[in-house]
Amino acid sequence: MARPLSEAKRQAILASATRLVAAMGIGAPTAKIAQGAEIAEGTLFKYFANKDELLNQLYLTLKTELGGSIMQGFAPDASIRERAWHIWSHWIDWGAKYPVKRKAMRQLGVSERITPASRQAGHAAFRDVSAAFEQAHALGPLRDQPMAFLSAAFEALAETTLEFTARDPDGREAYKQAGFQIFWGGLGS
Amino acid sequence: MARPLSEAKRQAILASATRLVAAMGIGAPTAKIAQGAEIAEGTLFKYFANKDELLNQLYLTLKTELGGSIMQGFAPDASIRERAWHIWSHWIDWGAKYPVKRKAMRQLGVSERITPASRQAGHAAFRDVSAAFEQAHALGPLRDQPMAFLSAAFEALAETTLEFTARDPDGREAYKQAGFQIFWGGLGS
Amino acid sequence: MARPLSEAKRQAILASATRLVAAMGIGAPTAKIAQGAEIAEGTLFKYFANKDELLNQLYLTLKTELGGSIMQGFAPDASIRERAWHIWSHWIDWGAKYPVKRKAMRQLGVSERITPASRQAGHAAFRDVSAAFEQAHALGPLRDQPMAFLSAAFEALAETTLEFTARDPDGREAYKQAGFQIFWGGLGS
Amino acid sequence: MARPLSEAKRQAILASATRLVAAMGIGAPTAKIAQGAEIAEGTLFKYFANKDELLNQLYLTLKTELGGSIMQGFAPDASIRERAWHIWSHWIDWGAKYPVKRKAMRQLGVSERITPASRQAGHAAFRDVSAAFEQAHALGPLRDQPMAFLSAAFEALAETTLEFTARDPDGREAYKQAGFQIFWGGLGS
DNA sequence: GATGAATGAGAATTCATTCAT
DNA sequence: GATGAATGAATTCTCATTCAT
Repeated sequence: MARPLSEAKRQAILASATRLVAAMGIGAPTAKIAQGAEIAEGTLFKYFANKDELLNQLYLTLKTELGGSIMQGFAPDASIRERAWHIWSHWIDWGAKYPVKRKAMRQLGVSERITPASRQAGHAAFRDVSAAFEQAHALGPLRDQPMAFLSAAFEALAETTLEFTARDPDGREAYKQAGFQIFWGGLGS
Repeated sequence: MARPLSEAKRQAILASATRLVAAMGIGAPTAKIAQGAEIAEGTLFKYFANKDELLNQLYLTLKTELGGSIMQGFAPDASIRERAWHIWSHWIDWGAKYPVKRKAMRQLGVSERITPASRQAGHAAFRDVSAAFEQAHALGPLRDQPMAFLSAAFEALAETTLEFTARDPDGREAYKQAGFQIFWGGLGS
Repeated sequence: MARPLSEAKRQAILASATRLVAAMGIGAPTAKIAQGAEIAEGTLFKYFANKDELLNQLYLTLKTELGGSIMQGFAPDASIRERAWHIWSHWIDWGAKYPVKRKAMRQLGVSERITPASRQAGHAAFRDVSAAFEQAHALGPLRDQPMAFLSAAFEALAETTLEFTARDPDGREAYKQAGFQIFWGGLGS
Repeated sequence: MARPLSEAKRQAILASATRLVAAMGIGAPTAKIAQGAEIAEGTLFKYFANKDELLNQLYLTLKTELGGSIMQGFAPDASIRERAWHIWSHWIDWGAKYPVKRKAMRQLGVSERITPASRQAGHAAFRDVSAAFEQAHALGPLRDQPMAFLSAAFEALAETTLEFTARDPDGREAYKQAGFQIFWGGLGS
C-alpha cells in the first residue's frame, strides 16, 4: 500500500456524519456527509463500504466515546451511591457538552439499520459502566431484574434529562439532580 | 356527494402506515403504504395531502389512542399511588398489546418530520394523564421539577419496559413491576 | 333528455379555463378549472370530452369573440384607412379590456394542442376582418403577399402593442398609435 | 478532478431540449430530453439543477446565439437602412436555417417559467442589435416610442415572417422582403 | 488513494379520466 | 345530470454506489 487510508479523513467523515444525522436523521445523504468532511463523494466509500457500515460504525464510535468518558476518573472503591452518581454525572455532562453527538446517537439508536451485532458491541463498550452497576444492583429490591433492564432505564432517564437540558439549558443542574433522584430513589435504597 | 371519503380507507391507510413505519422507519415508501392499505398509490393523497401530513396524523392518532386507553376505568378518587399505578399499568398493557403501534410511535417520536404543533397536540391528548399526575407530583421531593419532566421520565421508563417486554414476553409482569418501582420509588414518597 | 347540459355551466368552465390558462399556461389542471367554475371535477367532462377539446373550444370561443368585437360598428363604406383603423382600434381595445382573455389566447396560440382544424376555424371567425382588409391589400405594394401574411403581421403587431399596454397602461394610447403607424406605414400607402 | 462536466454533454442536453421543446412545448419530459441527449435521466440534473434552470438556460443560449448571429459581419458605418436590413436579414436567415431552435425559442418566450431575470439577460444579449437600431429610431416619427417597443415589433414581425417561411419555404424570399417592408415603411422614412 | 461524473432504481406527487352513487 | 373518490401512469428529482481518470 503506497498510501494508507488517512485516519484524519475517517474522523472527518464520522464528525460530518454526526452533524448531519443529528440534523436530518438517518436519511442524510452520503454526498452531503462527504461534503461536510471536505472529501469527494466517492472517497467516503473507500473508508466505509456502504452507508450502513458508516452508520453502524458511527453508532459504535459514539457509544464507545460516551462509555470512555463516563469512566474517566472513576473510583472503584467509592461507595455504591458515589459510583452511581459518578456515572450519571459524567453521562449527563458528556451529553450536555456534545448535544450534537447525543442527538445523532439517538437517531441511530432507533434506526432499523443499526444491526443487532452493533448494538451488542455497543453494550460491550459499556462493559465498565455495567460492571460498576453490578454491586448496587445486587443489593436493592430490583436485584432480580436483569442488569440490562436497569441499564436501559438508566439510559432512558439520562436521555430524558438531556432532552430537557437541551431545551432549557438553565435548568441543567436541576434536571441532573432530579433525574438521578428518580433512578436512585427507584433503586429503593 | 358522489361518495364520501371512506373512513374505513383512512383507517386502512393509518394501519398500513403503522405497520410499515414500525418495520422500516419513517422512510417507508408511500407506495408500499398504499399497497398495504389495498388502495391505489394516488388514493393515499386524497386522504393525506402529503407524506408529512400522514406521518403527523398517524403520530397524533396513536398518541390519542394510547391516551384514551390509559384513562379507561380511571378512578379519580383512588389514592395517589393507585392512580399512578393505573396509568402505568394501562400504558404498559396497551404497549404490550400493540407492539407494532408502539414501535411506530417511537419512530415517529424521534423524527424531525413531526412538527412542534403535532407534539403539542400530542400532549393535549395526554391532558387527562398529566392531570392525574399533578397531585402526586405536588407532594414529593420532585415537586419543584416541571410536570413535563416527570411525564417524560415516566414515558421513557414505560418505553424501556415495553422494549424489554417485546424482547422477552415472559418477563412482562416482572418488567412492569420493576419499571413502576423505579418511577414510584424515585418520586421518593 | 331530462335535463340538458346547462349553457351557464359551459360558460363558467370556459371562463375559469381562460383565467387559469392565462395564469398557468396550458398545463393548468382540469380539477382547478372545474373548481374555478364551481362544478365538480367530473362534470367538466360532461361538457368537454377531454382536456384537448376544452382547450380547442376555448381557443375558438376567444377568437370568435375577438372577431365579433372587432366588427362591431364597422362601416363598410368608410375609407380604407378608416376601416383599417377601426379594426386595429377595436382589436387593441378588446385586448386592453380583457387582458386575461388575451393572455389565454396567446398561450393557446402557441400550443401544440390546438389542432390545425381549430386554427382553420379560428381564421374563419375572422372572415369579416380579413374581408375588410382585402381592398387595402389589393392596392398597396404588398399586393402580391398572401392576405394571410398581412393578417398575421397585423396580429403580431397587435399582440406586441397589447403586451406593452399591459406592462405600462399609461402608455396605452401612444402604443396604440405607434403600432398602427408601423402597420399602416408599412403598407406603404 | 475525476472528470470535468463534459461541455459536449451539456450541449447535447441543450440540443435535445431544443428539439423536444419545439415539438412538445415546455411540457417535454426531462426523461425524454435525457434520452435524446443519450445520457441517463439523473445525469441531466448534474448539468442543470432542475427543469426550470434547464429551460431558462436554453432560452438564454438561443437568444445569445441569435444575437451573435445577427451581428456577424455588421458594418457600423453603413447607412441606417443598410444596417436595419442587415439585422433583419440575418435574423430571418438564422430562423430559417434553424427552424427548430426558433420554434423552441417561441415556446420558451411565452412560458411563465422563464424568469424576468432571464428575459433581462436575454435582452442584454441583444444589446448590439438594439444599439444598431438607436439611430434609425432617433430620426423617424416613432422617435418618442420606447426603443423596446420598436424592438418588440421588429421581433414580432420576424417571428411572423419565419412562421410563414416555415410553412411555405418557397416563399421565403418574398416574405423576407415583405416583412422588412412593413417594418421599414412603418418607421415612416 | 482521491475524485466526482455517471448511473438508474426508486421516491413523492400530480393529473386526466372513469364510474359508482 | 352532477358528484368527487378512485385510479395508475407519468413526472420531476434524489441518492447510494461505481468506475474512468
